[in-house]
Amino acid sequence: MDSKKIEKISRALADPHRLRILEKFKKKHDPLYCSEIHDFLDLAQPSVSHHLKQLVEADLLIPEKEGRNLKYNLNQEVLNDYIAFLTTLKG
Amino acid sequence: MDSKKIEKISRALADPHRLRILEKFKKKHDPLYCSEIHDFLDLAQPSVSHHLKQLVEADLLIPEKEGRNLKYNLNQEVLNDYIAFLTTLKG
DNA sequence: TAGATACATCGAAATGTTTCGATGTATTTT
DNA sequence: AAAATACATCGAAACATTTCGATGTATCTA
Repeated sequence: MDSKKIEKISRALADPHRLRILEKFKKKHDPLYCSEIHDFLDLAQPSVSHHLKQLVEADLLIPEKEGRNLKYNLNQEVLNDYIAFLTTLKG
Repeated sequence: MDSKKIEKISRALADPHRLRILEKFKKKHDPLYCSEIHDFLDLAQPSVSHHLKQLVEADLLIPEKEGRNLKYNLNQEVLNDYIAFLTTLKG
């Protein structure tokens, strides 16, 4: 995982709303729907869309279209790679 | 480790210069001096000072005064806590 | 096919970050 | 004590991010 990618993931994690989204996956192991995320975040719909875009572009979430709905899964692999990078920092 | 702290650490990691600083610790297990960091970063001195401040405020670096010099150590403990948080995200 | 629903994009305001020259403060050297 | 060295802070310019109303696009329903 290169430096630009680490930077992008870090930036994606540097926001309270986006952290709340990711933490939902801790409790709920299944995919989350865009509308569910809109429900628990106190933000307008375009803002939710913006945050989800950051997470998808950082590859932390994997989007899947389902009719007119959008479903997200946590990308465990990228999270593992990110953790692996941080582990190497320790020397 | 609370959400605000995770956010602050993430933000500290979301910059190429700051990542370069941290990666230096990978190669060099000893502390790094402020002047050394200034030497390998292509930035003016106030900018270096700014970046080091972000890293110290995120508790990723521990500063230690040594006469008129400033020495930094990597805070492995905070890094471990951050990694632990990310690990819990995976469920 | 007309209307409704789900999400994306645009554009602009507000806010935050990065950068550096100028200057300040503490410490060491001469 | 004066000059030099190391780092911090200030202030302002440039740039990026966040936010949301308005509007666009795709899909479903009636």
